[in-house]
Amino acid sequence: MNNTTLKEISGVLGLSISTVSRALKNHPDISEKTKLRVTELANALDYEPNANAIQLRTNKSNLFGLIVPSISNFFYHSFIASVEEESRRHNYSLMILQSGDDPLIEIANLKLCRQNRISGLFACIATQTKNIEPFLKLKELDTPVIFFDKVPDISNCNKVCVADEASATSAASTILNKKKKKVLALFGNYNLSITRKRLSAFTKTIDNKIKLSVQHANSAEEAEALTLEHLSSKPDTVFCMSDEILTGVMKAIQRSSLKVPDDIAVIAISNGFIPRLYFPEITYVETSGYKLGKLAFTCMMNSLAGSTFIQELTSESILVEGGSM
Amino acid sequence: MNNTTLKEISGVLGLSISTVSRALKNHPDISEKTKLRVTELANALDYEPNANAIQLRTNKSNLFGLIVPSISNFFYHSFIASVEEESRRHNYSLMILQSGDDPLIEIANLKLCRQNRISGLFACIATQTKNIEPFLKLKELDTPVIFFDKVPDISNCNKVCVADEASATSAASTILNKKKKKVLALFGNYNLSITRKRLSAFTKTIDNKIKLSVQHANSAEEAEALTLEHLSSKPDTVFCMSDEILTGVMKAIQRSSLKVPDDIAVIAISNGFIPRLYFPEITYVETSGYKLGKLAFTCMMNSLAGSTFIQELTSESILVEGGSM
DNA sequence: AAATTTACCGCAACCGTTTGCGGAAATGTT
DNA sequence: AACATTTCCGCAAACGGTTGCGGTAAATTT
Repeated sequence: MNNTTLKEISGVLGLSISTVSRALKNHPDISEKTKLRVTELANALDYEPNANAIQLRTNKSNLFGLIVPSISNFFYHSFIASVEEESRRHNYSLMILQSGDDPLIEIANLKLCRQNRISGLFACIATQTKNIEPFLKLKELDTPVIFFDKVPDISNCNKVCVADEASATSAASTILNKKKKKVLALFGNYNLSITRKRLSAFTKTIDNKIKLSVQHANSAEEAEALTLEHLSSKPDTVFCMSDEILTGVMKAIQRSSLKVPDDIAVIAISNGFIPRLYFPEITYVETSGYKLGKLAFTCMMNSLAGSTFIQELTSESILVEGGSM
Repeated sequence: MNNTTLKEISGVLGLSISTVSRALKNHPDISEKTKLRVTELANALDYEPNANAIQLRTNKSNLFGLIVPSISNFFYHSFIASVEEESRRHNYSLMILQSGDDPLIEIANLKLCRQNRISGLFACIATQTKNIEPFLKLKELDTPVIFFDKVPDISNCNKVCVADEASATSAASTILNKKKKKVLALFGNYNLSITRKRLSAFTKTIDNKIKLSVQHANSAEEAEALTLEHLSSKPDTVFCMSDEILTGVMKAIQRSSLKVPDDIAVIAISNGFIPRLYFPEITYVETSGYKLGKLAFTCMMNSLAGSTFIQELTSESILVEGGSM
């Protein structure tokens, strides 16, 4: 069976297509009687307008694109959930594409976005993406692009990011406030700008006031191994730059049968899911993908409303106290 | 700036629109010389065909819909990642919609799918969804619907599910094999068919051979509370029907300072992420969202290829031994 | 050189909507 | 009763492509 069209409805009712169209949109030109006849038949036939035709005609797609390295990620999936929610509330659909952190797939995804004439794009660029020309092309076509999390270095684009410096600073000062004396700090890959930002803010705040050992881990496993290794020097606190690091650290602590927070304190930067998995819950500085999503969406709506104002937004970072400090 | 159209290209080159269209599609009617002129200009102008126009004309959308209660879920996001991957590989786009487990939003999402004339739908229905008429309407319109995970009770539809019975049976026999004597088994909401299936298979396998206490929890918090409550009766094993339950149980165990597996053994049904967070890692029966996604996609392609064969597929379930038993 | 075939391209209809404009019938005004 | 309004609706073009069919000029065959 085929989808009902205006033509079919008009045929049955002996009306013109335009009259049916107007009736369904409650146009004042159409009499109430006719409107009733039309809407009733439309309902009976389960009429749903063809979005493609509308988009073609109106040149307005009501479709957002979202490109992300991977959906399966603590941070991203809450970001996505958030954007999807808002999109629906505003009558937009969302086309979600994964780049697999591969610049080539990223290009292919952008192509898809352009072919579908998206109204706007949320993009988290792949780690090795150097050429952002394809993204800028969208801007030329008056399609707003909101970069999030991993953003390009150029200045004339909208970006929303978690507050890397602020969150690391907040974690560091919490450690100082709690009168801790010896910190093991685990960071991710040094090549990532997010790592460098958090690291510099963290060390700057600690400022040699207490003992600090900085380590870099590329995975949860590495974090676990490093923690086990450095636990022998008896730190009183472990700081984890990310959720992935945290999971490795917690495994090491459980393996060593250490009690949190009596034997050792733990603090992390996280979106909040992982820290709540443990008892006591881990104290963390929140970098909410959910909130960042809302922020990104607001930024998008502003751009669509015609604001050419370039925004570089960061979500606020707040300390959530668990029982781990 | 506007997107380039065939008309613009044809205007510049002094050709007709149809010639340009054919040239770009490498149609034999067009001379090599003309093809070259056209493709060169198209590249220079960054031409991307308007998907809406194509879909309107060809009545073929190359778009899949996917409706899920929430993206932010261990299981679903790996399922989604998997389906997205396959879709892209087969030149389909994917529109992902969250229902928030709300039947009303579900209806709205289905409407969106229909308006966008999706080529097929992957659907995990909301917990309280009773009326699946709107889903069947899609089938009437010759749009394949593949239900996954939470599937309706009716028979004439394609379903892919994790092997509920098999996984629960596997967990139960593992418990028996390990000579455990007293099991606390935590299940989810009884109204869910997934719960009932797992429960019946589990109890059937345990078969009163050892002591068994069955409890139902609607959330991680409830699971934690229930576990704490029943820990006093000294079970030697806790079985967790799902990841959510598992997180609650583990918190209770950590809170009680019990040692896994010496004081108490733990086994779960899971896709594997959460169990690996703890030390020792939790033994679990794997229900992979990733694999299920591949399965669902295959089923979709079969349906699109014209197969009216109704399939009820289940992904295999394998035991992954951690150190918790 | 005439007839036939081949190569290449354009015309026009169509997909399902929206919308400016014009027109007939009904109603209201003198 | 003649005119001016208002009410209600249809015509047709447009959005950006695809595609069957037909036509002309060149190439080939007789």
